[in-house]
Amino acid sequence: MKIAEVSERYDISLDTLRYYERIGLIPPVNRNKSGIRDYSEIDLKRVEFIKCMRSAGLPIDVLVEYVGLVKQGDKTIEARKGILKEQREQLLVKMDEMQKTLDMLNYKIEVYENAVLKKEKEII
Amino acid sequence: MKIAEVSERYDISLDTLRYYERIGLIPPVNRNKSGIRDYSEIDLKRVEFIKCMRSAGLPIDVLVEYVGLVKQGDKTIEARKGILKEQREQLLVKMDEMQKTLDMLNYKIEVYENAVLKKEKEII
DNA sequence: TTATCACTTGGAGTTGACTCCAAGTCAAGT
DNA sequence: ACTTGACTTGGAGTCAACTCCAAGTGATAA
Repeated sequence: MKIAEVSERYDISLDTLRYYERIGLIPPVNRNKSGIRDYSEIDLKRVEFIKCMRSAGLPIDVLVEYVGLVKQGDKTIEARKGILKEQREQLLVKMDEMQKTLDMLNYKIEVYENAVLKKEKEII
Repeated sequence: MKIAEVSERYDISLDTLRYYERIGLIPPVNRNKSGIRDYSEIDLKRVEFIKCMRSAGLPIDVLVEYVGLVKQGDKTIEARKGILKEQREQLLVKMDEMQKTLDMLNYKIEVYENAVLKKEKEII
């Protein structure tokens, strides 16, 4: 699969896909004889994984380190697990903060609804 | 309350507190006769609100607009409610993405746990 | 009174993550 | 043969959100 189709399928820009590969966030993709990227099924899985991780805000440098470890084989499984566990902890913290923000937003919106209601009562 | 104590209490740097005020994310804080900021209870509430919103990633320009509307009084209540509702929608989307990422992380970590277990079995 | 220290300002610099650009290559259609 | 269009590269530019810096001020302690 060529880069344009990958870009379309995952809604990631061409530039970003090439950028990810350049910095090692995705291992080098195979090329045809004229040097054009041809994404394999495995490449697509990798793109999907990175998209998922990035969408939650996992930092690029951490993901680059993780991908580097994967390349080194089974002896890095413990290290990889450690990275993912650490990121999971941080994600849980962020989700908790977001829940608090959501609570705050819900509260404020409700206050505004009531303010509007009160005005309507005054008018009628 | 002086800026150092506010910084300490909310874990926001001095520079960031001043930056927030400069760009209008927090209305001007009162000063004593020598020009030093003296945060009131209301100022602290505002700092806390902004910290909460920022911790969930609400963009600064949106918050600046919101704070500007608050300054303009009750006639902007509908507009403010609109902003908060829009941000709430986006927050829900982000939380959903994070949940998916969390599921993925949990799955991967479990796979690694099993890989380690399998190795241990081989050894024993 | 002199040094220290927390504060002030305007402006410049940094960071992370893209995003854009110019110049070049290749395969396919007219 | 020539044009078009999708691809390639290295490198520069952008953006949001800080973060740092230098120079200055005023209150307090030795």
